[in-house]
Amino acid sequence: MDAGFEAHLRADGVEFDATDAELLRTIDSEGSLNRAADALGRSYSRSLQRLTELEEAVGPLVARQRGGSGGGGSELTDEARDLLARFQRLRAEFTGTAEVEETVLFGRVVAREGELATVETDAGRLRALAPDSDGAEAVQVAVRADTVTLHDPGDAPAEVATSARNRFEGRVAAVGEAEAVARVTVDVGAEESLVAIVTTSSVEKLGLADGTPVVASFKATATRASPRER
Amino acid sequence: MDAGFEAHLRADGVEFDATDAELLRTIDSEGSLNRAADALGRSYSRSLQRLTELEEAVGPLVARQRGGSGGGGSELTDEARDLLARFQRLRAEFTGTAEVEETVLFGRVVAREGELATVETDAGRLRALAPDSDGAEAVQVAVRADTVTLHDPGDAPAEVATSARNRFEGRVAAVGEAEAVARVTVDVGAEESLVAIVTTSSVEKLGLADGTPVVASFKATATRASPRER
DNA sequence: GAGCGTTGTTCCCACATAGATACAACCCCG
DNA sequence: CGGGGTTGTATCTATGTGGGAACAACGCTC
Repeated sequence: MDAGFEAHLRADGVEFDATDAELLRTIDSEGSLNRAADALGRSYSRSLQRLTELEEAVGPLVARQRGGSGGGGSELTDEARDLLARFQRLRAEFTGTAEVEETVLFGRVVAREGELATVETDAGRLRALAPDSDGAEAVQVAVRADTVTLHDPGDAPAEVATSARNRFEGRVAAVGEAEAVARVTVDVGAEESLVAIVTTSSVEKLGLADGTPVVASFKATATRASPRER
Repeated sequence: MDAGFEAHLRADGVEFDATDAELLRTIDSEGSLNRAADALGRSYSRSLQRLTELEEAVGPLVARQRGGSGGGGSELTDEARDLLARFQRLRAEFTGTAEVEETVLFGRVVAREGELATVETDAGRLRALAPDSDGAEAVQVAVRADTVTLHDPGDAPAEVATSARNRFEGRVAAVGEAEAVARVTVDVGAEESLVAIVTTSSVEKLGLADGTPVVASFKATATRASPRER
């Protein structure tokens, strides 16, 4: 059971999605909307219709010429390339959040200041963004493994000297190394242990192994609380 | 033009999405599939059909009783509540990535080790995950503003003592404070300045103002490179 | 000027999704 | 023992999305 998504960029009511990006990219490589459509196994009429819908919303995307050498052809505008680049970044970020592991902590909101909440969990207090959980007391806090930074306790920054508001002391419980990225679980004295994804070079530099004392920190603005079901 | 998404959890070919979550939640509050369906303005037949599809894939979600006091009724199983909780966390994370600002840096891959790439940008070298940009030299790197941690330069951790591989020295260019969260732009000597989202209490503690020297750091595993269009 | 392969336009059809309706089965309760 | 409101089941219909085909318009090239 794994997470998935469909990303889109919305402008003026229409949503530019992955199939639209595919269409634009294929027009770019084929040089014509006609060839792009049947390279993708789509109908020409639908492809043109979709393209004009998009252009009505976001402006010119494809410079189309009918007639001329070879009968004509189509070429992407600079705006189309920018759009594709932005969509690709969006996709990359989404796949990251879809695939990254997270540690889930359950707790209660004890204070709230704007969309920033202070949550009491069995691992201790932490601060997290709680945008839509308005008024909910019982919350679940998800800590993305790629947002957790590990520090050498001897050289960890003082609490006032960094903008990482959440800080837990603990010991390494396990290190699982892959090619360039390692999964480190840190026992922070709670039922659930904190998972951090770090580079293998960080594992070396910090000398991480089972039992190594570490300080784990993560930013409040990178942590999200949502209402707990039931 | 803003980013959007449709999240889902896939199991055994079927995708549990937002409308499914809405259905389950309404069954929970209404006590019956029948009332849930027309509270949502959906047809009963389709709702039941969808529910059985989901249950074939993920197991029992709703304990349904036909006949009995009040004619019967339906109740969520614990598995359904877990599923809802997980979906809500997923949604929260996705909305975070959809809404967060990011700094885009363009550069070239100069080294690669597994999915970890070293990228040369005009702001300097940085390390980022580059999963799908296989072999691409020209890349764009997106740095999420909520993953950037700011440090007091006098008390910034030594480079070897933290797992945050990317570190830039700079000066605060602007501070925009909202209710509990502030947007800090940091000039790191590049064309594009780095944007960080931090809490307003961090702004106070670090004494951030225009011109304040800071160290900005972010993890390689929280940064993603994708191929550059063209 | 004819040929050619485009873009643009129009109309029809296939298919999947979901609403509408009818009806059987069920079982507590008064 | 019947009423009531539910869960199941079957069938028909509306609707939206996209494919297919036909044809006009276009402009470079030979």
